[in-house]
Amino acid sequence: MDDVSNTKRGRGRPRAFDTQNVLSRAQDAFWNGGYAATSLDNLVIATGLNRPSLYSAFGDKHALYMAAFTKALQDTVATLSDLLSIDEPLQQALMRLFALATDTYRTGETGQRGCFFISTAVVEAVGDAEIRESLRLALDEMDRLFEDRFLRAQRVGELPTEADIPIYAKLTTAMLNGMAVRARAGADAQTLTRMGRGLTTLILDANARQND
Amino acid sequence: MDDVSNTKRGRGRPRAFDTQNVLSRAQDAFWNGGYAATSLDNLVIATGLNRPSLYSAFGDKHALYMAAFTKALQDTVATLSDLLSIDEPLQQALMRLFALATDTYRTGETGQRGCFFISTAVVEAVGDAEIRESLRLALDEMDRLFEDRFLRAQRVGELPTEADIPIYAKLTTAMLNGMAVRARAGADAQTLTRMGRGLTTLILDANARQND
DNA sequence: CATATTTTGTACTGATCCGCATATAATTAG
DNA sequence: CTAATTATATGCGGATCAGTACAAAATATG
Repeated sequence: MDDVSNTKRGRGRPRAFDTQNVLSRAQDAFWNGGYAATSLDNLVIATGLNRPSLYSAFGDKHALYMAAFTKALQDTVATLSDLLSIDEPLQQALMRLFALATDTYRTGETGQRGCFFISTAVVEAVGDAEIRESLRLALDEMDRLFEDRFLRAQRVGELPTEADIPIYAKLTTAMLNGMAVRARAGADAQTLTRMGRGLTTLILDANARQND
Repeated sequence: MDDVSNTKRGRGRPRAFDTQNVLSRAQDAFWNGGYAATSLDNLVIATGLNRPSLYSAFGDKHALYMAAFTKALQDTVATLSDLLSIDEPLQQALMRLFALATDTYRTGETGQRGCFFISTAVVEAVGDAEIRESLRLALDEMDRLFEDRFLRAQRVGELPTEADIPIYAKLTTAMLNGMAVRARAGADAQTLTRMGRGLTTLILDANARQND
């Protein structure tokens, strides 16, 4: 929007950084260490900006985190939307989803860092109403994406009409959360993959009974 | 073990506190705010002990947390063992389990605090190898308890011989983790209960096909 | 070229952090 | 009753925390 690469240049000295890039770096920093344990010195090093630049561009530490959170949610929704829009059987879609999650959750410079929301927002959610609401919103957003996908599968006949789609969506989100927790605890790729396949198989098998 | 109520009194001034009780208070403090954001001043207030007493009894902040973690795991294993040892159908056992989780995760003075391990250990797991290993151990321990229960169900004929018990156990643990995340985000009891019932139904329905 | 405006860089502030030094209190051993 | 031992209480100290003041740098305007 208002980064250096964009045309609309103001009056004074031009910014020497790209806003989205800085937010990505800040996101990485929070993702590794969590919100509370990530100091402004850490953020200064991670982003390459100095403190006053960070403050003038984003506000205080909390505001910077919220900006990183918002970007993380946007990126997640975009990625999942693309992934779920592929025209393929439900089973393949779910397997693809969980495979991507496995890769994402196991990535990280300092170690397997899991999911940004689980690794940073969950702890703060009790003492910070804004983070709590944002976390709730992010989870609901994921539910919604999965609901849409399951509804599509239902329309195609891959799921029966009596299938409880809203619950399936929440189970899918919960499984991702569980996989993120496991990844952060050091689980290997095979374990995560098997978990995803486990839920996938369960959903498909449970609905494969009545084929009249 | 070595608390004031116990007989074996040493030489000097007797302790004015109960070790297990202090650990419970410390556990509550960490549970609410997480490890990093819970200061020693918080812990002093929460436990009622002053700093030197805390340090001489448990060591530094990290050691105190690890002691609280260990106690939390012991308590969890004890509770789950009791709950899963009840002689009842698998469906009832799972529903009882998830009902207990719903209640536990929604309890808390300052708000719905979820699961101790998810709320405190997950964030620290990347930067702290000891916490990471303990978290892995705790998750594995829960898996083991659920595996035992599913194996018992299999022996009784509630699950077929080809059922993938180890995965069912991990899915159960993951669902508890997902519920804990949701609870911390402010989810109501109905949502959590439905999630638990969702997985329970899925496991039972997926295995109810081949009744020859 | 001079001035206004915005960003950057350095350094600082008061608060809070964790851990400990020191002194007092309470108990046992002799 | 005296000495040894352990726990409690107060308060300190260096490090780190989040946030900001102030000056230098870089651009646009006139």
